[in-house]
Amino acid sequence: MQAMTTEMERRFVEARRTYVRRDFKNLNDRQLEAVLATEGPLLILAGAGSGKTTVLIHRIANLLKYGRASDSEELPEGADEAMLAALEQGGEAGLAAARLYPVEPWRILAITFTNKAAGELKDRLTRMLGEEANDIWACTFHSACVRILRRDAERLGFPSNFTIYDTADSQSLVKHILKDQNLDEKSFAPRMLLAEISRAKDAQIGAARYLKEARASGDIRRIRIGEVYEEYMRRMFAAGAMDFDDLISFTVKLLQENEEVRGYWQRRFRYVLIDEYQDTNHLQYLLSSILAGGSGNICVVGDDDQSIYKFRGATIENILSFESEYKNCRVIRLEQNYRSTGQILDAANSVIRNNLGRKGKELWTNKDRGNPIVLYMADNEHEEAQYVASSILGDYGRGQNWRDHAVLYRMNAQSNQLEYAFKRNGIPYRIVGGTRFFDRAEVKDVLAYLCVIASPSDDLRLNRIINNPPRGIGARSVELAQEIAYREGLSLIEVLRGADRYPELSRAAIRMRQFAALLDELHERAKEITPDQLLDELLEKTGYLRMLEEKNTVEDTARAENVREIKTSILGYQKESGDRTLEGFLADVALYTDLDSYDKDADCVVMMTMHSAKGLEFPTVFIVGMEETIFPGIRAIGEPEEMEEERRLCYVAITRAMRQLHLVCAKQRMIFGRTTSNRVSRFVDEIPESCLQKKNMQRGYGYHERREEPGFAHKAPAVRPPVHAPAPPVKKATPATDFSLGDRVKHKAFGVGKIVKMTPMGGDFLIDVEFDRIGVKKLMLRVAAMNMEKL
DNA sequence: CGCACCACAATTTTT
DNA sequence: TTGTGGTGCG
Repeated sequence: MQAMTTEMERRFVEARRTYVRRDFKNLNDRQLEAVLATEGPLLILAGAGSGKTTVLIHRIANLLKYGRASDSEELPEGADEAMLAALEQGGEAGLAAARLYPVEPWRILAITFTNKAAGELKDRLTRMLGEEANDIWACTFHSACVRILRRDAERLGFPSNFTIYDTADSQSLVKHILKDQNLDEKSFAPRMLLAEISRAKDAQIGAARYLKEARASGDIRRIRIGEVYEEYMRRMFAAGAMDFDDLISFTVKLLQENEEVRGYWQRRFRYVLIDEYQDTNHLQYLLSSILAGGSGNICVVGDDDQSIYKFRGATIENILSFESEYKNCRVIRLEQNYRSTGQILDAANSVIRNNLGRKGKELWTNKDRGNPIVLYMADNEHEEAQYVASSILGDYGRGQNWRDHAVLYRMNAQSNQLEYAFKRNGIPYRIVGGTRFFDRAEVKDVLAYLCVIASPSDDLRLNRIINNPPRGIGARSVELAQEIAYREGLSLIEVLRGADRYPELSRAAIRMRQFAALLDELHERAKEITPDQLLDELLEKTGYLRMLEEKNTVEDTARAENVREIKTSILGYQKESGDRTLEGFLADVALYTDLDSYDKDADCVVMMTMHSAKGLEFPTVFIVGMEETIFPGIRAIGEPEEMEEERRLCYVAITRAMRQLHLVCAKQRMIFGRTTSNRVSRFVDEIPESCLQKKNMQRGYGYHERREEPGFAHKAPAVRPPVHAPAPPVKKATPATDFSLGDRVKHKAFGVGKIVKMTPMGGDFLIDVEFDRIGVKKLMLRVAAMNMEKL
């Protein structure tokens, strides 16, 4: 066969690129470029709503189907004119010529931040590529590390079935240590200690070095912290446990220090993709760069403007300095937004423009201008919530779904009034975040049982359950036993087993031995039966469920319900993963969050913090509490860096909205039991006036407006209106109460109905209205009257 | 040992 | 305002 000429080689490469391109017709130019640039380091700056996930999916599809064909000059073996012709023709026949080292799915590592994102990625990949997609590693940093560590944790001295401590576990451990070291929780706040330990781990400073440096500095406080750190690591190690940071830092350590392990993974992964790169910390950066170190094919996707987790150690530097870190890297900006209308994007752009130190990006859209952003000023937090509720009722009446609406706030504490308003108005809602299912005390208790059964040396969890339900082993006895354990170098359960041998335990010794025997028995049973069966046995034999059922209060019934719910979750795991091991379930649970269970399909208004909203979108979004000291939060005021993070948060919140955005503030509000009066958020001022439709706005509260009295905003008692704003007419909250039993009414959202029941309640009435379309609804009359007329 | 009461503090939190 | 954690009593 005649070798191809240079000219033909050029044509071949060109034709091949065109061939591959045909598979991705539905992408825009920038997206396409990002999909085709498979080789070497690549930074994709993906603005909000720019089709980032689509790009990731197609990029992977490209790798699997064509390998590096779209991004290489290399010709396949035996390239000849016939192949070139087939390519140029563009038919099925060209496929063989177009492929260049197609990638095996298991050579692709795609890392996201949430299980939810990972799950979505997997789903979409499976839908597009079929079963083959199952071999792709699409997971979170943490779950990737768990998989790596399960294989080689022994090299670090950990058992391969190490347990994972969540934040609450870590906190509880720190508290124990503080107590043992006679340190005061006031001056050594566990939260602060953990943050410091986390920072040290991120900087790869081990406890020994931390302590050494602290001693050298002579700073007594740092020495104490170092001692806590050291003890923390010691106990974690003894318990065979790792916290979230450890998962990453030990993986990095393992890879850095062990050439064999490093080589194994580097040879395995040819393509590494990292999503939400702006949220990575230093350690995660290291991990990704090591894992991609074999091939050098690292693709990171992120948006510096959406970095909102600095407080968790994320460093925006990672994304800002990617270009200098990887000298030959390519940068692609995705700026076309497919989500929001023009005015919403204008608002987002002009807010974020006020930040310094960004890569610079401007979102644009083909969509029309859309509706202006509604800016509403409520009298107080009560009315704020009612405004949101009424607006949603109106939309619902016009045919929109509840689920098309999201209410975003800065802090969870703001959700209360909204909840009441939704309840009063009969609006179905759902709160994402807050206390999570797996953070509830009763759930943690039961999981602690399972943990101890799985790994008996887990002293921390054993401590949690040793006298729960009460079995006559008091705090003092536990303390004594724990002391003995330290002294003898045993784990707590070993002391319990041989409790007779320690005279100081005299009184509780029998019960201790009984309890240890029970745990040992369950430990043995765990080898024979499935986790769900074990759970049943455990709840029965420990008397835990009985304890809750006997109490019979509302709370305890709910708790018992939650405990039973764990079974659902175990069964779900067994079904999903096909795995029947207790360890597997526990590892999964440790990395599970509530966000994962957020169900898009239920028709409910969604309430959550702006942080939780990242990555989601809704036709209509309400951002409430648009006031200085709330958003931006008080802690950010006067702190330029923090302020920029708040502004990014604002950018994230605004860009969640597809069609309609409401910004709501209140002239005064009660927060943490105090009434305050704040000016309108500076972020509102950063939005062009032309995008805003002001409702109920009153002068004197603007951020930009000069204050007549110095310090007014901080000192003025809530009740006093600003001097130059005439006192607003006092709005009587009492609505027309001329509704009575049997009335035919027309409600803004629920349509026509009849009042079938009226129950006096707290100076108001709870009414049951039988609506023609949707049946009976319970509403508070006073509130309902605002949205309802008599027929 | 367990419960009741009081003081206190209180962003955000993908794992 | 809410939740939590510590103390003191039965």
